[in-house]
Amino acid sequence: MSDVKNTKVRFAPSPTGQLHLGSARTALFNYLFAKHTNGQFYMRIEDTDIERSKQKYVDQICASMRWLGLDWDGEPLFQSTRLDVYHSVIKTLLETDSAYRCFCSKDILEEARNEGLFQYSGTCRNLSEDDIKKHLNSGEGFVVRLQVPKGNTKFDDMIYGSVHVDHQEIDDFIIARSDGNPTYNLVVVVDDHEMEITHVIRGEDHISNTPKQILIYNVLGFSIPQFAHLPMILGPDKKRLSKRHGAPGIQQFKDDGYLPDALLNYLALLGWNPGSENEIFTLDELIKSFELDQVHKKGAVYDEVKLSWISGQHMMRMGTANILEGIHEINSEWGKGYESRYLYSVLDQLKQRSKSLREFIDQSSYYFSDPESFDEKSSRKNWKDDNTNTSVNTFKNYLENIENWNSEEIESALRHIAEENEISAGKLIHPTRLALSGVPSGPSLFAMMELLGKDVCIRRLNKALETFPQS
RNA sequence: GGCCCGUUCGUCUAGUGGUUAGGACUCAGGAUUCUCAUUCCUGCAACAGGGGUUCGAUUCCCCUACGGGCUACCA
Repeated sequence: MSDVKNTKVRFAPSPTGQLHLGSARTALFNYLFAKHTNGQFYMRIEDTDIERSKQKYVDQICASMRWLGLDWDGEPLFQSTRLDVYHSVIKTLLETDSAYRCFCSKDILEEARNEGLFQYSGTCRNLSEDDIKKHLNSGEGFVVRLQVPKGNTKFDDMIYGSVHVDHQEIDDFIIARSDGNPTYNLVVVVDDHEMEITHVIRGEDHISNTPKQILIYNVLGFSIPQFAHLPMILGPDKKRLSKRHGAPGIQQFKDDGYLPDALLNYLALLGWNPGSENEIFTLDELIKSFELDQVHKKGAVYDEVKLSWISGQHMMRMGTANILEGIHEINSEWGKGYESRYLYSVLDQLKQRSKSLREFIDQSSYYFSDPESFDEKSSRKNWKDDNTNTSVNTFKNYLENIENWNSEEIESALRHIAEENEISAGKLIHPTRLALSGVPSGPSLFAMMELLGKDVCIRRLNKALETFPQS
Protein backbone atom coordinates (compact mmCIF):
# COMPACT_ATOMS: atom_id res chain seq x y z
CA MET A 1 0.00 0.00 0.00
CA SER A 2 2.89 2.28 0.69
CA ASP A 3 6.62 2.17 0.47
CA VAL A 4 7.01 3.24 4.08
CA LYS A 5 7.88 0.15 6.05
CA ASN A 6 6.44 -0.65 9.42
CA THR A 7 4.97 2.67 10.24
CA LYS A 8 4.20 3.18 13.89
CA VAL A 9 2.25 6.12 15.14
CA ARG A 10 0.68 7.02 18.41
CA PHE A 11 -2.11 9.11 19.78
CA ALA A 12 -0.99 10.66 23.03
CA PRO A 13 -3.74 12.44 24.92
CA SER A 14 -3.23 13.81 28.36
CA PRO A 15 -6.06 12.84 30.70
CA THR A 16 -6.80 16.33 31.91
CA GLY A 17 -10.17 16.48 30.22
CA GLN A 18 -12.39 14.42 28.01
CA LEU A 19 -11.66 13.71 24.38
CA HIS A 20 -12.73 16.73 22.38
CA LEU A 21 -13.04 17.52 18.73
CA GLY A 22 -9.48 18.64 18.14
CA SER A 23 -7.84 15.69 19.79
CA ALA A 24 -10.26 13.32 18.10
CA ARG A 25 -9.19 14.70 14.75
CA THR A 26 -5.54 14.17 15.66
CA ALA A 27 -6.38 10.63 16.70
CA LEU A 28 -8.24 10.06 13.45
CA PHE A 29 -5.39 11.25 11.24
CA ASN A 30 -2.94 9.07 13.12
CA TYR A 31 -5.30 6.16 12.75
CA LEU A 32 -5.91 6.74 9.06
CA PHE A 33 -2.22 7.07 8.35
CA ALA A 34 -1.42 3.89 10.27
CA LYS A 35 -4.13 1.87 8.59
CA HIS A 36 -3.40 3.27 5.16
CA THR A 37 0.21 2.21 5.48
CA ASN A 38 -0.54 -1.10 7.19
CA GLY A 39 1.19 0.17 10.27
CA GLN A 40 0.53 0.20 13.99
CA PHE A 41 -1.55 2.69 15.89
CA TYR A 42 -0.72 3.01 19.57
CA MET A 43 -2.21 4.86 22.44
CA ARG A 44 -0.14 6.59 25.07
CA ILE A 45 -1.53 8.35 28.10
CA GLU A 46 0.51 11.41 28.92
CA ASP A 47 -0.15 11.70 32.62
CA THR A 48 3.05 13.26 33.88
CA ASP A 49 1.06 16.18 35.24
CA ILE A 50 -0.06 14.43 38.38
CA GLU A 51 -2.09 17.38 39.57
CA ARG A 52 -4.39 17.57 36.60
CA SER A 53 -4.46 14.00 35.34
CA LYS A 54 -7.51 12.01 36.38
CA GLN A 55 -8.41 8.37 35.97
CA LYS A 56 -11.95 9.26 34.99
CA TYR A 57 -10.63 11.12 31.98
CA VAL A 58 -8.54 8.13 30.97
CA ASP A 59 -11.73 6.09 31.03
CA GLN A 60 -13.70 8.70 29.13
CA ILE A 61 -11.06 9.09 26.47
CA CYS A 62 -10.79 5.35 25.90
CA ALA A 63 -14.56 5.01 25.79
CA SER A 64 -14.83 7.80 23.24
CA MET A 65 -12.10 6.27 21.11
CA ARG A 66 -13.89 2.94 21.12
CA TRP A 67 -17.18 4.57 20.30
CA LEU A 68 -15.55 6.32 17.36
CA GLY A 69 -14.17 3.00 16.22
CA LEU A 70 -10.56 4.10 16.48
CA ASP A 71 -9.17 0.95 18.00
CA TRP A 72 -5.57 0.96 19.01
CA ASP A 73 -2.98 -1.77 18.92
CA GLY A 74 -1.78 -3.31 22.15
CA GLU A 75 -2.32 -1.80 25.54
CA PRO A 76 -2.14 1.93 26.21
CA LEU A 77 1.16 3.04 27.67
CA PHE A 78 0.95 5.14 30.80
CA GLN A 79 3.79 7.54 31.33
CA SER A 80 3.17 7.55 35.05
CA THR A 81 4.41 3.95 35.13
CA ARG A 82 7.69 4.90 33.56
CA LEU A 83 9.01 7.51 35.93
CA ASP A 84 12.10 5.41 36.68
CA VAL A 85 13.08 5.44 33.05
CA TYR A 86 12.78 9.20 32.81
CA HIS A 87 14.69 9.70 36.02
CA SER A 88 17.56 7.67 34.75
CA VAL A 89 17.61 9.61 31.49
CA ILE A 90 17.69 12.86 33.42
CA LYS A 91 20.54 11.52 35.51
CA THR A 92 22.49 10.62 32.41
CA LEU A 93 21.88 14.02 30.91
CA LEU A 94 23.13 15.64 34.09
CA GLU A 95 26.20 13.46 34.22
CA THR A 96 27.15 14.20 30.64
CA ASP A 97 26.66 17.93 31.18
CA SER A 98 23.94 18.02 28.58
CA ALA A 99 21.73 19.39 31.27
CA TYR A 100 22.21 21.31 34.47
CA ARG A 101 20.50 22.10 37.74
CA CYS A 102 18.83 25.47 38.01
CA PHE A 103 18.17 26.91 41.45
CA CYS A 104 16.31 30.03 40.36
CA SER A 105 13.01 30.35 42.14
CA LYS A 106 9.69 30.56 40.36
CA ASP A 107 9.22 34.06 41.68
CA ILE A 108 12.43 35.34 40.19
CA LEU A 109 11.63 33.83 36.83
CA GLU A 110 8.18 35.24 36.81
CA GLU A 111 9.47 38.65 37.68
CA ALA A 112 11.88 38.56 34.80
CA ARG A 113 9.11 37.55 32.45
CA ASN A 114 6.96 40.40 33.65
CA GLU A 115 9.77 42.75 32.83
CA GLY A 116 9.76 41.58 29.26
CA LEU A 117 12.52 39.03 29.44
CA PHE A 118 10.90 36.11 27.75
CA GLN A 119 13.90 33.84 27.85
CA TYR A 120 15.69 32.25 30.73
CA SER A 121 18.76 34.32 31.43
CA GLY A 122 21.05 31.35 32.01
CA THR A 123 21.93 32.32 35.57
CA CYS A 124 22.64 28.77 36.68
CA ARG A 125 24.13 27.59 33.45
CA ASN A 126 27.72 27.76 34.53
CA LEU A 127 27.62 27.23 38.25
CA SER A 128 30.78 25.75 39.68
CA GLU A 129 30.81 22.41 41.43
CA ASP A 130 31.15 24.24 44.72
CA ASP A 131 28.19 26.48 44.05
CA ILE A 132 26.05 23.51 43.17
CA LYS A 133 27.08 21.71 46.33
CA LYS A 134 26.34 24.77 48.38
CA HIS A 135 22.85 25.08 46.94
CA LEU A 136 22.25 21.39 47.36
CA ASN A 137 23.45 21.34 50.95
CA SER A 138 21.23 24.20 51.88
CA GLY A 139 18.34 22.05 50.72
CA GLU A 140 17.25 24.33 47.90
CA GLY A 141 14.97 22.87 45.29
CA PHE A 142 16.03 22.85 41.69
CA VAL A 143 14.80 22.06 38.24
CA VAL A 144 16.84 20.51 35.47
CA ARG A 145 17.34 22.42 32.26
CA LEU A 146 18.69 21.23 28.97
CA GLN A 147 21.86 22.97 27.95
CA VAL A 148 20.98 24.25 24.51
CA PRO A 149 24.08 24.56 22.34
CA LYS A 150 24.71 27.28 19.79
CA GLY A 151 23.67 26.56 16.26
CA ASN A 152 20.41 25.84 14.56
CA THR A 153 18.00 23.02 13.94
CA LYS A 154 16.13 22.13 10.81
CA PHE A 155 13.52 19.53 10.09
CA ASP A 156 11.20 18.62 7.27
CA ASP A 157 7.63 18.60 8.33
CA MET A 158 5.46 16.40 6.14
CA ILE A 159 2.84 19.10 6.08
CA TYR A 160 4.58 22.37 6.77
CA GLY A 161 7.73 21.63 4.84
CA SER A 162 11.14 22.75 5.96
CA VAL A 163 11.26 24.44 9.36
CA HIS A 164 14.36 26.26 10.47
CA VAL A 165 15.08 27.49 13.97
CA ASP A 166 18.07 29.27 15.40
CA HIS A 167 18.97 28.02 18.88
CA GLN A 168 19.00 31.59 20.05
CA GLU A 169 15.24 31.34 19.93
CA ILE A 170 15.23 28.41 22.30
CA ASP A 171 16.11 28.94 25.90
CA ASP A 172 17.43 26.29 28.24
CA PHE A 173 14.07 24.72 28.79
CA ILE A 174 13.13 22.65 31.81
CA ILE A 175 13.18 18.89 31.46
CA ALA A 176 12.63 18.03 35.12
CA ARG A 177 10.49 19.84 37.64
CA SER A 178 11.57 20.61 41.15
CA ASP A 179 9.73 17.51 42.32
CA GLY A 180 12.07 15.55 40.09
CA ASN A 181 9.42 14.57 37.58
CA PRO A 182 10.05 15.02 33.89
CA THR A 183 8.26 17.45 31.61
CA TYR A 184 6.54 16.84 28.33
CA ASN A 185 9.42 17.66 26.03
CA LEU A 186 11.58 15.02 27.63
CA VAL A 187 9.10 12.20 28.03
CA VAL A 188 7.74 12.55 24.54
CA VAL A 189 11.19 11.94 23.12
CA VAL A 190 12.04 9.06 25.41
CA ASP A 191 8.77 7.30 24.76
CA ASP A 192 8.57 7.91 21.06
CA HIS A 193 12.00 6.44 20.80
CA GLU A 194 11.27 3.45 22.95
CA MET A 195 7.98 2.78 21.17
CA GLU A 196 9.85 3.04 17.89
CA ILE A 197 7.44 5.63 16.60
CA THR A 198 8.23 6.38 12.98
CA HIS A 199 5.84 9.28 12.41
CA VAL A 200 4.88 11.85 14.98
CA ILE A 201 1.53 13.26 13.89
CA ARG A 202 0.15 15.90 16.21
CA GLY A 203 -1.34 19.37 16.38
CA GLU A 204 0.34 22.42 14.96
CA ASP A 205 0.64 23.82 18.45
CA HIS A 206 3.58 21.46 18.85
CA ILE A 207 5.55 22.71 15.91
CA SER A 208 7.73 24.99 17.99
CA ASN A 209 8.35 22.23 20.50
CA THR A 210 9.79 20.08 17.77
CA PRO A 211 13.26 21.68 17.60
CA LYS A 212 13.54 21.32 21.35
CA GLN A 213 12.74 17.68 21.09
CA ILE A 214 15.16 17.18 18.26
CA LEU A 215 17.84 18.62 20.52
CA ILE A 216 17.05 15.89 23.02
CA TYR A 217 17.02 13.20 20.36
CA ASN A 218 20.48 14.33 19.39
CA VAL A 219 21.88 14.46 22.88
CA LEU A 220 20.53 11.00 23.58
CA GLY A 221 21.74 9.66 20.26
CA PHE A 222 18.27 8.62 19.16
CA SER A 223 17.19 8.55 15.54
CA ILE A 224 14.66 11.22 14.68
CA PRO A 225 11.19 10.29 13.47
CA GLN A 226 9.23 12.03 10.76
CA PHE A 227 7.06 14.89 11.90
CA ALA A 228 3.68 15.94 10.60
CA HIS A 229 1.84 18.82 12.20
CA LEU A 230 -1.87 19.17 11.71
CA PRO A 231 -3.65 22.51 11.42
CA MET A 232 -5.88 23.55 14.29
CA ILE A 233 -9.63 23.29 14.39
CA LEU A 234 -11.07 26.73 14.97
CA GLY A 235 -14.22 28.07 16.55
CA PRO A 236 -16.53 30.50 14.74
CA ASP A 237 -14.38 33.32 16.12
CA LYS A 238 -11.40 31.76 14.30
CA LYS A 239 -9.75 31.06 17.59
CA ARG A 240 -8.48 27.63 18.33
CA LEU A 241 -11.27 25.39 19.43
CA SER A 242 -10.39 24.28 22.91
CA LYS A 243 -12.01 22.99 26.02
CA ARG A 244 -11.98 26.50 27.34
CA HIS A 245 -13.80 27.87 24.32
CA GLY A 246 -16.48 25.27 24.77
CA ALA A 247 -15.23 22.62 22.41
CA PRO A 248 -17.80 19.88 22.57
CA GLY A 249 -16.63 16.60 24.02
CA ILE A 250 -17.03 13.51 21.88
CA GLN A 251 -19.53 12.13 24.35
CA GLN A 252 -21.80 15.04 23.46
CA PHE A 253 -21.91 13.99 19.82
CA LYS A 254 -22.94 10.52 20.84
CA ASP A 255 -25.70 11.90 23.04
CA ASP A 256 -26.84 14.15 20.22
CA GLY A 257 -27.34 11.09 18.08
CA TYR A 258 -24.52 11.47 15.61
CA LEU A 259 -23.03 8.36 14.10
CA PRO A 260 -19.33 7.78 14.69
CA ASP A 261 -18.71 7.38 10.98
CA ALA A 262 -20.46 10.64 10.21
CA LEU A 263 -18.42 12.51 12.77
CA LEU A 264 -15.21 10.94 11.53
CA ASN A 265 -16.18 11.74 7.96
CA TYR A 266 -16.72 15.37 8.84
CA LEU A 267 -13.53 15.59 10.86
CA ALA A 268 -11.50 14.10 8.02
CA LEU A 269 -12.71 16.82 5.69
CA LEU A 270 -11.50 19.47 8.08
CA GLY A 271 -8.02 20.12 6.79
CA TRP A 272 -7.81 17.27 4.34
CA ASN A 273 -9.24 16.85 0.90
CA PRO A 274 -9.72 13.49 -0.75
CA GLY A 275 -8.77 14.66 -4.22
CA SER A 276 -12.23 13.91 -5.53
CA GLU A 277 -15.61 15.56 -5.32
CA ASN A 278 -16.95 12.86 -3.09
CA GLU A 279 -17.67 14.01 0.41
CA ILE A 280 -19.33 11.02 1.97
CA PHE A 281 -16.98 8.33 3.22
CA THR A 282 -17.11 5.36 5.49
CA LEU A 283 -14.13 4.77 7.74
CA ASP A 284 -12.79 2.13 5.38
CA GLU A 285 -13.07 4.48 2.45
CA LEU A 286 -11.25 7.16 4.40
CA ILE A 287 -8.45 4.72 5.11
CA LYS A 288 -8.12 3.98 1.42
CA SER A 289 -8.04 7.59 0.30
CA PHE A 290 -6.11 9.20 3.10
CA GLU A 291 -2.79 10.83 2.27
CA LEU A 292 -0.87 13.05 4.63
CA ASP A 293 0.36 15.27 1.82
CA GLN A 294 -3.18 16.32 1.06
CA VAL A 295 -3.52 17.86 4.48
CA HIS A 296 -3.20 21.57 4.54
CA LYS A 297 -1.72 24.13 6.78
CA LYS A 298 -4.62 26.42 7.32
CA GLY A 299 -6.81 26.05 10.37
CA ALA A 300 -10.41 25.12 9.66
CA VAL A 301 -13.54 26.41 11.32
CA TYR A 302 -15.82 23.81 12.85
CA ASP A 303 -19.29 24.04 11.35
CA GLU A 304 -22.04 22.03 12.94
CA VAL A 305 -24.43 22.69 10.06
CA LYS A 306 -22.22 20.83 7.65
CA LEU A 307 -21.67 18.06 10.16
CA SER A 308 -25.40 17.73 10.39
CA TRP A 309 -25.73 17.42 6.62
CA ILE A 310 -23.05 14.75 6.49
CA SER A 311 -24.77 12.97 9.33
CA GLY A 312 -28.02 12.97 7.37
CA GLN A 313 -26.25 11.51 4.37
CA HIS A 314 -24.88 8.68 6.48
CA MET A 315 -28.28 8.13 7.99
CA MET A 316 -29.87 7.65 4.59
CA ARG A 317 -27.22 5.14 3.59
CA MET A 318 -27.39 3.22 6.79
CA GLY A 319 -29.15 -0.10 7.21
CA THR A 320 -32.33 0.03 9.25
CA ALA A 321 -31.09 -2.62 11.66
CA ASN A 322 -28.04 -0.54 12.43
CA ILE A 323 -30.12 2.55 12.99
CA LEU A 324 -32.29 0.65 15.45
CA GLU A 325 -29.23 -0.56 17.25
CA GLY A 326 -27.84 2.97 17.40
CA ILE A 327 -31.06 4.37 18.76
CA HIS A 328 -31.18 1.78 21.47
CA GLU A 329 -27.67 2.74 22.48
CA ILE A 330 -28.81 6.21 23.35
CA ASN A 331 -32.35 5.30 24.45
CA SER A 332 -33.01 1.68 25.29
CA GLU A 333 -36.69 2.43 25.92
CA TRP A 334 -37.46 3.50 22.40
CA GLY A 335 -40.19 1.41 20.79
CA LYS A 336 -40.42 -0.90 23.74
CA GLY A 337 -43.20 -3.42 23.41
CA TYR A 338 -43.46 -3.14 19.64
CA GLU A 339 -42.47 -5.80 17.15
CA SER A 340 -39.20 -5.14 15.41
CA ARG A 341 -40.96 -5.33 12.06
CA TYR A 342 -43.08 -2.38 13.11
CA LEU A 343 -40.03 -0.49 14.33
CA TYR A 344 -38.22 -1.10 11.07
CA SER A 345 -41.13 0.38 9.17
CA VAL A 346 -41.20 3.42 11.42
CA LEU A 347 -37.52 3.99 10.80
CA ASP A 348 -37.88 3.53 7.07
CA GLN A 349 -40.60 6.14 6.96
CA LEU A 350 -38.51 8.59 8.96
CA LYS A 351 -35.19 7.86 7.33
CA GLN A 352 -34.83 10.68 4.85
CA ARG A 353 -36.05 13.32 7.25
CA SER A 354 -33.72 12.52 10.13
CA LYS A 355 -30.24 13.87 10.36
CA SER A 356 -29.38 12.13 13.59
CA LEU A 357 -30.50 9.22 15.73
CA ARG A 358 -31.87 11.79 18.11
CA GLU A 359 -34.21 13.09 15.44
CA PHE A 360 -35.67 9.64 14.87
CA ILE A 361 -36.53 9.54 18.53
CA ASP A 362 -37.92 13.05 18.59
CA GLN A 363 -40.06 12.59 15.49
CA SER A 364 -41.49 9.19 16.16
CA SER A 365 -43.66 9.64 19.22
CA TYR A 366 -46.99 9.40 17.36
CA TYR A 367 -46.10 5.95 16.11
CA PHE A 368 -46.35 4.74 19.66
CA SER A 369 -48.95 6.89 21.38
CA ASP A 370 -51.86 9.12 20.49
CA PRO A 371 -50.95 12.78 20.11
CA GLU A 372 -51.50 14.67 23.32
CA SER A 373 -51.80 18.01 21.62
CA PHE A 374 -52.28 19.40 18.15
CA ASP A 375 -50.04 21.87 16.43
CA GLU A 376 -51.77 25.17 16.89
CA LYS A 377 -50.85 26.83 13.66
CA SER A 378 -51.84 23.82 11.64
CA SER A 379 -55.11 23.53 13.56
CA ARG A 380 -56.06 27.05 12.64
CA LYS A 381 -55.06 26.64 9.06
CA ASN A 382 -56.27 23.14 8.26
CA TRP A 383 -59.28 22.70 10.49
CA LYS A 384 -61.03 26.00 10.09
CA ASP A 385 -64.68 25.06 10.50
CA ASP A 386 -67.27 22.37 10.80
CA ASN A 387 -67.11 21.57 7.14
CA THR A 388 -63.88 19.84 7.99
CA ASN A 389 -65.61 17.82 10.67
CA THR A 390 -68.16 16.74 8.15
CA SER A 391 -65.68 15.58 5.55
CA VAL A 392 -63.34 13.96 8.04
CA ASN A 393 -66.28 12.16 9.56
CA THR A 394 -67.37 10.85 6.18
CA PHE A 395 -63.85 9.71 5.53
CA LYS A 396 -63.70 7.97 8.88
CA ASN A 397 -66.93 6.12 8.28
CA TYR A 398 -65.62 4.99 4.95
CA LEU A 399 -62.38 3.79 6.50
CA GLU A 400 -64.25 1.66 8.99
CA ASN A 401 -65.50 -0.43 6.12
CA ILE A 402 -62.18 -0.96 4.41
CA GLU A 403 -61.22 -4.59 4.51
CA ASN A 404 -57.78 -4.52 2.95
CA TRP A 405 -56.06 -1.95 5.11
CA ASN A 406 -53.23 -0.71 2.95
CA SER A 407 -52.01 2.59 1.68
CA GLU A 408 -53.49 2.20 -1.82
CA GLU A 409 -56.97 1.49 -0.49
CA ILE A 410 -56.75 4.32 1.98
CA GLU A 411 -55.56 6.76 -0.61
CA SER A 412 -58.23 5.91 -3.12
CA ALA A 413 -60.83 6.18 -0.39
CA LEU A 414 -59.64 9.60 0.56
CA ARG A 415 -59.54 10.87 -2.99
CA HIS A 416 -62.92 9.43 -3.67
CA ILE A 417 -64.46 11.25 -0.73
CA ALA A 418 -62.71 14.49 -1.53
CA GLU A 419 -64.20 14.33 -4.98
CA GLU A 420 -67.68 13.59 -3.71
CA ASN A 421 -67.51 16.50 -1.33
CA GLU A 422 -66.07 18.70 -4.06
CA ILE A 423 -62.99 19.62 -2.07
CA SER A 424 -59.34 19.24 -2.91
CA ALA A 425 -57.57 16.16 -1.55
CA GLY A 426 -55.39 18.44 0.52
CA LYS A 427 -58.41 19.68 2.44
CA LEU A 428 -58.81 16.18 3.78
CA ILE A 429 -55.20 15.11 3.92
CA HIS A 430 -54.00 17.91 6.17
CA PRO A 431 -56.62 17.61 8.88
CA THR A 432 -56.24 13.86 8.83
CA ARG A 433 -52.52 14.14 9.32
CA LEU A 434 -53.06 16.58 12.14
CA ALA A 435 -55.55 14.25 13.80
CA LEU A 436 -53.28 11.25 13.52
CA SER A 437 -49.90 12.75 14.35
CA GLY A 438 -50.60 16.09 15.97
CA VAL A 439 -48.00 17.72 13.75
CA PRO A 440 -48.27 19.35 10.34
CA SER A 441 -45.58 17.38 8.56
CA GLY A 442 -44.19 13.91 8.30
CA PRO A 443 -43.94 10.91 6.00
CA SER A 444 -46.51 9.96 3.41
CA LEU A 445 -49.91 10.06 5.11
CA PHE A 446 -51.15 6.85 3.56
CA ALA A 447 -48.08 4.83 4.39
CA MET A 448 -48.30 6.17 7.89
CA MET A 449 -51.94 5.15 8.20
CA GLU A 450 -51.25 1.70 6.91
CA LEU A 451 -48.56 1.25 9.51
CA LEU A 452 -50.58 2.68 12.40
CA GLY A 453 -53.42 0.33 11.66
CA LYS A 454 -57.12 0.78 11.32
CA ASP A 455 -58.08 0.84 14.98
CA VAL A 456 -55.54 3.45 15.91
CA CYS A 457 -56.50 5.67 13.00
CA ILE A 458 -60.21 5.50 13.79
CA ARG A 459 -59.58 6.18 17.43
CA ARG A 460 -57.48 9.22 16.74
CA LEU A 461 -59.89 10.57 14.17
CA ASN A 462 -62.70 10.31 16.71
CA LYS A 463 -60.64 12.14 19.24
CA ALA A 464 -59.91 14.93 16.79
CA LEU A 465 -63.54 15.17 15.77
CA GLU A 466 -64.38 15.81 19.40
CA THR A 467 -61.55 18.27 19.83
CA PHE A 468 -62.29 20.40 16.80
CA PRO A 469 -65.95 21.24 16.74
CA GLN A 470 -65.56 24.77 15.60
CA SER A 471 -68.90 26.55 15.61
C1' G B 1 8.27 41.98 22.78
C1' G B 2 10.58 37.72 19.96
C1' C B 3 10.14 33.45 16.79
C1' C B 4 7.17 30.28 13.65
C1' C B 5 2.86 29.47 10.55
C1' G B 6 -1.18 30.87 7.67
C1' U B 7 -4.69 34.13 4.27
C1' U B 8 -9.58 31.58 -2.63
C1' C B 9 -17.37 32.75 -1.73
C1' G B 10 -20.27 33.38 5.34
C1' U B 11 -18.07 28.10 6.18
C1' C B 12 -15.31 23.51 4.20
C1' U B 13 -12.43 23.37 -0.13
C1' A B 14 -10.56 22.60 -5.84
C1' G B 15 -7.38 25.06 -9.04
C1' U B 16 -3.80 27.40 -12.65
C1' G B 17 1.73 32.03 -15.18
C1' G B 18 -3.43 33.17 -19.78
C1' U B 19 -10.01 29.52 -16.55
C1' U B 20 -16.71 32.58 -17.55
C1' A B 21 -11.85 30.96 -10.70
C1' G B 22 -14.85 24.78 -10.03
C1' G B 23 -17.47 21.81 -6.12
C1' A B 24 -19.92 21.15 -1.21
C1' C B 25 -22.69 23.22 3.10
C1' U B 26 -25.79 27.42 4.19
C1' C B 27 -29.24 30.97 2.05
C1' A B 28 -32.92 32.54 -1.98
C1' G B 29 -36.03 31.01 -6.12
C1' G B 30 -38.19 27.02 -9.06
C1' A B 31 -39.76 21.78 -10.38
C1' U B 32 -41.81 17.22 -8.13
C1' U B 33 -45.15 15.94 -3.91
C1' C B 34 -50.64 15.18 0.48
C1' U B 35 -47.21 18.30 4.18
C1' C B 36 -42.19 18.26 5.75
C1' A B 37 -37.99 16.06 4.06
C1' U B 38 -35.49 13.89 -0.03
C1' U B 39 -34.17 14.57 -5.17
C1' C B 40 -33.37 17.78 -9.43
C1' C B 41 -32.68 22.74 -11.66
C1' U B 42 -31.41 28.00 -11.15
C1' G B 43 -29.33 31.95 -8.45
C1' C B 44 -26.41 34.98 -4.62
C1' A B 45 -21.40 34.87 -3.07
C1' A B 46 -14.26 34.58 -3.01
C1' C B 47 -8.48 34.99 -4.97
C1' A B 48 -6.72 40.41 2.19
C1' G B 49 -4.02 45.16 0.50
C1' G B 50 0.32 47.42 -1.83
C1' G B 51 4.64 46.92 -4.60
C1' G B 52 7.61 44.19 -7.89
C1' U B 53 9.06 39.91 -11.75
C1' U B 54 6.45 39.04 -16.41
C1' C B 55 3.59 40.25 -22.70
C1' G B 56 0.31 38.53 -18.77
C1' A B 57 -0.44 37.32 -12.29
C1' U B 58 -5.24 34.50 -7.96
C1' U B 59 -0.77 31.53 -9.03
C1' C B 60 6.36 33.49 -8.25
C1' C B 61 9.15 37.33 -4.87
C1' C B 62 9.00 41.39 -1.17
C1' C B 63 6.38 44.52 2.26
C1' U B 64 2.00 45.66 5.09
C1' A B 65 -2.42 44.21 7.38
C1' C B 66 -5.13 40.57 9.63
C1' G B 67 -5.54 35.74 11.94
C1' G B 68 -3.36 31.63 14.53
C1' G B 69 0.51 29.03 17.34
C1' C B 70 4.70 28.94 20.66
C1' U B 71 7.48 31.72 24.03
C1' A B 72 4.85 27.36 31.52
C1' C B 73 8.20 23.59 37.02
C1' C B 74 0.65 22.15 30.89
C1' A B 75 0.65 18.72 27.26
